[in-house]
Amino acid sequence: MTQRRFIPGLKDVARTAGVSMTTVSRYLNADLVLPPDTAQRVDTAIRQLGYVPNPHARSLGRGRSDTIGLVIPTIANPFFALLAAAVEEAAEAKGLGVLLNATSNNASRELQHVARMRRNQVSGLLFVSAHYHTPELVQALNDTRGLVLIDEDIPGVHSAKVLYDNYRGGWLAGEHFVEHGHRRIAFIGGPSELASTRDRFAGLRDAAAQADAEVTFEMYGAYAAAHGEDAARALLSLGRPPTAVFVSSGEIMIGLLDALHRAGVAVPERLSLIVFDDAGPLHLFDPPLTAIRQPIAELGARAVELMLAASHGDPAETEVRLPVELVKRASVAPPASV
Amino acid sequence: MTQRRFIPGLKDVARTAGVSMTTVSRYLNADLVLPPDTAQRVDTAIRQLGYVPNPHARSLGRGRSDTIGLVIPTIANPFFALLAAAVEEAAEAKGLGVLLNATSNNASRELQHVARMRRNQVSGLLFVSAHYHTPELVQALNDTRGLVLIDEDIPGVHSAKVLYDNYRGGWLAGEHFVEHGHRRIAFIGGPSELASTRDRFAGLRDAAAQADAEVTFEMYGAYAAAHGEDAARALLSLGRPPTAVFVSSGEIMIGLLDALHRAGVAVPERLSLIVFDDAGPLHLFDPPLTAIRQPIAELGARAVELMLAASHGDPAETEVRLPVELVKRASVAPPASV
DNA sequence: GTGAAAGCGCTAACAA
DNA sequence: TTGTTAGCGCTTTCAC
Repeated sequence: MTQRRFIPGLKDVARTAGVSMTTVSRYLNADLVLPPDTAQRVDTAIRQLGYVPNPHARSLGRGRSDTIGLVIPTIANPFFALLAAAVEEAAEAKGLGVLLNATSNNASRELQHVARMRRNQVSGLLFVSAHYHTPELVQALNDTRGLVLIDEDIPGVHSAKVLYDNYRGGWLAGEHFVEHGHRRIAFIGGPSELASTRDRFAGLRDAAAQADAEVTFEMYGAYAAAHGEDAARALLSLGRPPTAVFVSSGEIMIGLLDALHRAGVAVPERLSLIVFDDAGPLHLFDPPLTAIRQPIAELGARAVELMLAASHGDPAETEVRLPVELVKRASVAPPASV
Repeated sequence: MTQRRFIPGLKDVARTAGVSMTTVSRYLNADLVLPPDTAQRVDTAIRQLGYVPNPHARSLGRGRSDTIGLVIPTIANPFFALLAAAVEEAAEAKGLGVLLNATSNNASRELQHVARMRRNQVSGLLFVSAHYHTPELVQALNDTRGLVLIDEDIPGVHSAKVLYDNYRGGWLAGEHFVEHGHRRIAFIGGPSELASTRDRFAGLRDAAAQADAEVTFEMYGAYAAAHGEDAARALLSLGRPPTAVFVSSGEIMIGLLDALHRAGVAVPERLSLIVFDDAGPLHLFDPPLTAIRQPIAELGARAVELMLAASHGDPAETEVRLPVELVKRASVAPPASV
């Protein structure tokens, strides 16, 4: 019953194969090319014994782990889920594990995770945060090796960054609205202090201005459905409401659309809609939602790539801007009044 | 420039605080209650030095890590994303990290992940797999301490399990269809060899039988949109098609609904629909989808709980069956012919 | 190409 | 209560 399992270690493999630990270790780490017969013996010993390296010992010895940390607000959001999937895949391909950390955009948890990672825990840190950032966080991030900022820039942090072309996203939305004849456009944004929010707004505004249209209503808030519901209420209570709305995220859009449905507002007949972020089955929505699509898989893949470069000593302060595109579906139509 | 950073260790803290390493170590692990002044000195030293424990050394020393492994098919699916979120949250609350592994339901990757975990890597393993299982996998899982099977049972594996009441889910769907007057019902299932698939079917069939209705069409396949599209094609080519369809997962449903839309089939007028799995914003779909809801957050939380119990030596072969419920929306209506 | 031995930073007997 | 010390299993100089 109390059968104490024998766990083979490197030295067991070495003894069985008739070589030293060093040889086995270096062979396993491809530090060394072994004569065919020696290699053979080692391989056999490993198989016979069922040897599996102990990752902790390995990590302790070399001072880093083959794991990367992924810090995101929440995995429950399709955008981040897709991002995590891409990161996981890219990491797996490089033989790296992914340590997942959800922060709920909570500053102290972010700080805590970064601190833990920073030590030795991971060989790289992929960080996404969508709120105002304290100097402490900025400081901690700047002290972190192998850091890559994803999706949202953080002013003052000097690291590799993989971001989207938010301005262009706003512009595409504005252009599309304008082409359909809209003149009064609303912007329902995320937190107003974020660069991404401002960029999306700026793109929208500039595209509108090109065609004598304008953004007549702006509202900012958290990336949450509740914010979308609030926005819907505000929008509907306006004396002269806009005819088109650009929503800055999927979460917000869900709340907004929900409230619009409940209020019996016809989309796109009475209100046209474009959402930034094409995660989730938006094509099955009522109506199918026109969206700004971000290449999420590429975001994750590039991030892992840059992380590897950054942790390999390359102090590249690279900033990558990924392009976005407009996916036309059925939530935009000419305004009723035209 | 080449500033070599001094990294404080436990012994630095000990020296600074004027105590021994043991004292600090045990204090930090709450193994020990220190006199207020001593505790004070230690705390101060830690803060001054900016000491952060090295988790690798810790793990190596104690033979286990404060990390749990989560092995799922893919994080890109909302169901698993929500599950991962729940697990992450529960783990975080217990001070545990989550190591994420996506397998794409690939047997060899599953085996590989389990092997790595098994060694020492994690203190518990949460495992989800939705396909036929090889004896090797079953063997490996049975050799794993702190294992909890989630969502899908694997015959022959003796461990704690947290599953849903799939039969009841099928029954609720069947009952709902029957109440609306449906007599010919279709079942679009996942892989036919899975217990969950069979249970959902059995529930549906039995509920139908109670009311002189029957399941006139069955089709099985992967949990993928493509399977749903195939199913839609098959359904539409039937001479005397069913009037209601119970779909076994969200992924399948997405493909099915997409194909149905393209074919111009009115839902629910011509075909009523219920989907097992209420992840994602199904209430915004066209039409809002009636669904069997599974308590995903509870699934994750219970799994972590059981894992902790299992790894604390408690060889509990507990099996938890979580209840499901019917969420009525607008995708079920009486059949046209009635 | 190969081996001996000194750590990596912490935990946990075992003493004191 | 507190300190001493021997590992945990692997990596990595540095000789041979």
